[in-house]
Amino acid sequence: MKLRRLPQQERGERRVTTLLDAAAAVIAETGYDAATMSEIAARAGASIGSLYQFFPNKQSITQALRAQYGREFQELWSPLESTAASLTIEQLVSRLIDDTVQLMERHPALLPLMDAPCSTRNPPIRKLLRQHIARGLRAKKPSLSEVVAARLATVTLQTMRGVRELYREFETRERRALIQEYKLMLVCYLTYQLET
Amino acid sequence: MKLRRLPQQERGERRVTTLLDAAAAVIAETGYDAATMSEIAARAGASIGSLYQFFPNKQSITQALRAQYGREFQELWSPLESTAASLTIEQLVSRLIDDTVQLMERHPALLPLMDAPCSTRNPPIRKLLRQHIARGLRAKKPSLSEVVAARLATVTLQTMRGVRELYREFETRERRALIQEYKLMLVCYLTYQLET
DNA sequence: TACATATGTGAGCTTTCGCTCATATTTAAA
DNA sequence: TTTAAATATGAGCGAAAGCTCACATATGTA
Repeated sequence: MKLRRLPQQERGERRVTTLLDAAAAVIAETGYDAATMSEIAARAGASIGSLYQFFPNKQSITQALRAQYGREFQELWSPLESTAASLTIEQLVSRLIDDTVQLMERHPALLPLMDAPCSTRNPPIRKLLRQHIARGLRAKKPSLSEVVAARLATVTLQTMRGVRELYREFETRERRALIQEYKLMLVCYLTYQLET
Repeated sequence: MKLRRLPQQERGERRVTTLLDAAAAVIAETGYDAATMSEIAARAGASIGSLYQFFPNKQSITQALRAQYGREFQELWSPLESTAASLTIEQLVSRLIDDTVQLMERHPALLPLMDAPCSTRNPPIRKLLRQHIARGLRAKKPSLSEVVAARLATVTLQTMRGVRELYREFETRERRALIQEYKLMLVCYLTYQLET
């Protein structure tokens, strides 16, 4: 999380979570670039000085948010590696997409944060997710080479990014229909790739 | 294109194209937000004043570039509506993806420009492309309802956006392999949707 | 050559942003 | 109660961005 100073009192911890919530809200509304530090502080009911007390710069905020979201994905998907073998492809795809949709609705900042700048030390969430998916796929079909599994995972993940973009452009109703189409596409593709 | 003043001499037209080329280069390298007007002018060997002589603001540059790229897509795909019926699904998919790849390589600014802000008067290229794809699909299978065709086109287009993202992350070799996977996925999906 | 118009120039205005710092207040331990 | 550390504050600094404007030069026409 890389805070400038670790909160040492309960008050400090409350501030940090309040600030992160505010940051997520502002980023969700305006995007990363347009989100300003002053607006984040104001939204949290704090002063700019207070914000910089804990976060040394703007990037450190996105790092913290990304780390949090990454952990939540990991919690959802780490069981998948052991259970994927017993799932049908439909179930696997449904699970992947539904979980993504769920996290995106819980964290509207996730979408803009995927495009925000990332230091090389703090790799994007994407890489983590790709690993999980690749392992899930190999659990389902162990004869897949690592290279091929990584490729399938990349395509699968990028397709799920496509789902994300729907949130920019479509309302709930049409979005549901489109999500169904995405599931179908992935099922078609993975069935072809895993069952031959 | 909405220029502040239309170029009236050959000199002016040269300036405009030079400026647009420079803008595309800078945007390709740094992204839209980080691309500055001064850098664009400098890259074109012009002064800032000269830049503002023709382009009233930063957005007008992206509008001009987007319009240009939109026209090129249109040129490539407008014949598709009449010929799609006689193509196999493999051929259609190959055509769509290869054309996209080709334009992306010719115009490296296309990728960052897709995410750049767009006024409501100047709709993103995406909408144009979606229409073309939807018409192509209906040409291939006239029994498709407009709504369903639009949905398939959306999913197809978003998949092609996925291809675009590969350029951020992968080198030529792996990219080629991944593009093949994308084609396969679209073929699987469209075969399922168009032939049943 | 003379004149109007098109194009070119860059110092600098205005605004906004990320961020610092001197200082004030709250908290917890001694 | 005293005291040191933790937390809070916001005026303001420096940098960089978009953009203007008064003026200089180039070009076409008569």
